[in-house]
Amino acid sequence: MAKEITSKKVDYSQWYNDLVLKGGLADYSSVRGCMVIKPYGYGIWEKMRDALDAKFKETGHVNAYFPLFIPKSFLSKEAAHVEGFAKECAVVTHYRLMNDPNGGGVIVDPDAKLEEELIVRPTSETIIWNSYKNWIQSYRDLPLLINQWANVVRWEMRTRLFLRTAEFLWQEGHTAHSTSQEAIEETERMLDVYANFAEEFMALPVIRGKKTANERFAGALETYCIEAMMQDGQALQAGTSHFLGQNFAKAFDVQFLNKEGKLEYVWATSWGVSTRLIGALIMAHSDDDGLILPPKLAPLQVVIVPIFKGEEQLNLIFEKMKPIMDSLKKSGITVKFDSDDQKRPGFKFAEYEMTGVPIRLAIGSRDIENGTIEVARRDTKEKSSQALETIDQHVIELLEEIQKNMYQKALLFRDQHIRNANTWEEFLKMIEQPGFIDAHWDGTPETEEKIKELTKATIRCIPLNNPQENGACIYSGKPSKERVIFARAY
RNA sequence: CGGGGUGUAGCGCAGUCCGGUUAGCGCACCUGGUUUGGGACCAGGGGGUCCCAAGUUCGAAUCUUGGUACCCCGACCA
Repeated sequence: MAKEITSKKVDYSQWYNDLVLKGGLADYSSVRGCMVIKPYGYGIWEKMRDALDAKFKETGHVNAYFPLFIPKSFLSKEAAHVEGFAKECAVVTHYRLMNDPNGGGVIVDPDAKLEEELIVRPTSETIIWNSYKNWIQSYRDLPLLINQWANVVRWEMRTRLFLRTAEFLWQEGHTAHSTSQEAIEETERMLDVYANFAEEFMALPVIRGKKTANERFAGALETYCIEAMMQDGQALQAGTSHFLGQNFAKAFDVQFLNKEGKLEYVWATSWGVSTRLIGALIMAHSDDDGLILPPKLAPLQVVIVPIFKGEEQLNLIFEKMKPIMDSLKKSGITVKFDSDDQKRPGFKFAEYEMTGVPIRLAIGSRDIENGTIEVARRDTKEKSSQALETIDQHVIELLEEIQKNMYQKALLFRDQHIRNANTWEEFLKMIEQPGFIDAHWDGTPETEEKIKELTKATIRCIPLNNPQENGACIYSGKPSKERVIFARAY
């Protein structure tokens, strides 16, 4: 009818776009590469943000906010960093507009040119470390554990809703430590926070690992990541945590006096996840009928569709449901009673399936007589009739069941799509199939580059706690002592 | 940055090749009524600088030239 979704088998990217647009998550804006996050999509982000923020606070972090603008000179203080980001930045050159003397609206006032251009932050390491210099004098000032919720801008060539937009929302943690060991522990701790969040809340199994040198964050000594598999078998980097060593401390001259009274450069980490996670959520779970949202992140968890003739019946149903709704709300569940009499039940069913509401309850006069209610779960599309009396308890249990089931389903899918390749021929064949490949690699950037060039596959990560085994590099045949994860990625 | 596509009502499109009444269709919207257990129906109604500019012409959504915006696919990146 009005909202047809392209089947994911027919055109996976179109399917994804349809879900985002027709599921009411986001819209295109009139600015290239920038999207409008609509209330429903923002609702998911709010849930993600709240859950993550709680985890950050539990691990001792506090929030702060730094400027959107970064003086251009800051960006050139760390060589690798500027190399990685300079090409894709928006630059502010003027600070005032004026009326066009030729009557063409407003134009940039040529007299309002900035002495030094400002860069719209693509990430905030530089502006933050510039402040840290003033905040850190002694080992007693450390560790400094700060997070910021912000928007950043990266002027990407090619954009995709949620997955890659010119402006996006994220959080970035920036911590300073007195020892290398402590900073590495922090990097690993935050990777764990991300991985647990993905698995518990997003119902998304992830592989924890380290990036190869090629794939490392610009300016980092080590980049840890979580990698998830989408339903087309492609990889999506869902979060990163970087050990920055003393690079930024040296670039911004941030030193502290240790217990022995000696000056030392501080050790740094940074870590972030973005609204890209919403893209991951969509692509990992949804189907051709629309979104499938995990209960823990669904803005609306339960919807009640009354089936009625006339206001009298509607009121009767509402009176029946009122105590149940109150009970659910008391348990922290978001529930909506859809009393719209302009839309028929069938329309509403389709609509709530499109938007991925985990549980739909339908109740009409037939149910009232029998003391029952129809329960439909979005993840499996199963429907059943349940006793009205105990429905609140049933719903609570079912939400948990859906959350678990979604994770299990995604886990099964992923594990079925990770294969070992032992020869180059095998590798070439497998890379054309959806999924990840576990294979030996000789550890050199040259081989990695060559494989990427030939197959478009990149090394997603070297898994943590990776089993050690002797083998030969899939491409060069040189000796290798562990397998790494290869895949095509978003 | 290369290749392709599209700009016509809130959304999706037709009309453009071959210029000619008042620019049309579906959905959505508004009013009234009947409906409501899987995407309702009837009747009436509102809504348009046809992306912009210049040109050709008696006459341009339609032809010419230039511009511009966004989307999709690739390379690059979260």
